[in-house]
Amino acid sequence: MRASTRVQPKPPSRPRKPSSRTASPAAAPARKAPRQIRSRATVDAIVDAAARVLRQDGYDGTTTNRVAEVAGVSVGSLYQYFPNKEALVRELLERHDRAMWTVFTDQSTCAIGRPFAEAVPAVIDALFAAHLVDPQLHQVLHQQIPRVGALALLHATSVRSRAVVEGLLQARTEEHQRGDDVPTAALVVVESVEALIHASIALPPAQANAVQRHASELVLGYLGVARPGT
Amino acid sequence: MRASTRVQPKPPSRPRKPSSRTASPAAAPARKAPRQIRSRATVDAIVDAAARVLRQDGYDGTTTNRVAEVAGVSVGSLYQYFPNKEALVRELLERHDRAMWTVFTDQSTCAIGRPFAEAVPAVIDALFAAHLVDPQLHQVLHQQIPRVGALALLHATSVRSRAVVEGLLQARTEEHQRGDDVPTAALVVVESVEALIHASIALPPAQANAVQRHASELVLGYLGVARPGT
DNA sequence: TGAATATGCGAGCAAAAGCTCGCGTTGTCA
DNA sequence: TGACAACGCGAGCTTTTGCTCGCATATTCA
Repeated sequence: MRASTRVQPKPPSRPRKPSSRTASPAAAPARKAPRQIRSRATVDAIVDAAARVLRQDGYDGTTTNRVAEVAGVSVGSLYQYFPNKEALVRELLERHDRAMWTVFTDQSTCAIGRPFAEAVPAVIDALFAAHLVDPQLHQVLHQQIPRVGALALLHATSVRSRAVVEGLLQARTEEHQRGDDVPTAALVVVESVEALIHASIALPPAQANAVQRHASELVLGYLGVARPGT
Repeated sequence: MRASTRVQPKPPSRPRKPSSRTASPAAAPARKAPRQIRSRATVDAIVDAAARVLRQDGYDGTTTNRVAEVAGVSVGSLYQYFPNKEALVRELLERHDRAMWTVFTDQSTCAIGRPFAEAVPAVIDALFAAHLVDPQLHQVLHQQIPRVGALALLHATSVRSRAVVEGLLQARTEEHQRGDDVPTAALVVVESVEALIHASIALPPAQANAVQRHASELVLGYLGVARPGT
């Protein structure tokens, strides 16, 4: 299993990084898809390794060479399936987003029919739960969205959960006091709750729980809904 | 004003970037301070240029060479006053933080003696106003805190304003309903308000204003304080 | 006015990181 | 079982970028 050595002296030149100044919205040139089982395993190994390295070393500390090394494959193999680093991260982003969304919908849908004062905390708790899917990776990914040009993606979780909240508020206008401006209300709710979630990730579990409880009360107070215990 | 040319062939070696994996908490080796007026102007030009470039091109798009170019000086001059890129950004961070803090205290202190239902919105509005000092730069800086090792700095605005809020809540426990856990309450308030501020930066002015109004109501509802107009 | 000091210059080095390419290896299919 | 394709390899090229260093120019001061 040895490979050859030399490379011809001077292949013209290459564009390399778009340099973020000219952030290309065009993005992924795509690469070939795995056909045999062997290669599918390789791709998985690469993606898993990317997640590990990203979690541990952050975006900048993550190099394609390192990812390949951790995955136990060579860089060449990596570039056979991902046109560039960005595409690799984007793939990870999509997987992560799917996982979070699954958790969120699983936990929130069943609660939406219940009384408002219960439904709201349930949705909020679902959002918290969704963020418990690999919080470290989420952190890194969340910080790096603008650089991956995938604004529209991790945003996807926010955008979609905002849509859910907006739908909920719109459907039951008589049960709260924000009927005059539902879109803004949804934005306020999701945005502030997500902030609390991100803050609580770095907190000791005890206080994180406190913050989660307060998140519900924050929103209920804002919506003018009488709290269950009051 | 020409300069020389060659450099000796091989000065041993240099460590270069700490690579973010080994993020050094030690940080800035410091450099010499400007003594003549001429050099003070140079330093200002450099910092101003850094702000401009950072605003326009983001952290990654910002290179020391480009900053020097925009400042109208040479890289050599830049490195005479800043040991590295990080130190330059840190300086900018400190300036920005000072400016924001000034605005915040100016607007909030005068309102703290007023009735609670007025004081709270005043403090929140002050926080909004503070973020109007160069929002674009704030955005970039805010995203890059972890990489500049200056967590403790831009965080400073958050930490200090949280202290203000905590003081306010602690001093007037009878006027709100979060006396049982003031630290968490302060965290919840500052964190969610800041999230709304950051969200509103990207919004059209009309909706940004709506969000700002809602921010006050969010907090007042959470604290269980009767709103002025209700 | 001349030495000493401060300031400024900018070509270019060295390290890091993304990525390619020619070839060896494994799997598939007739 | 042989041929063809999919897969895997990894040395090393190329670009980028932070940063240095020897020297020129400006300022200060006795």
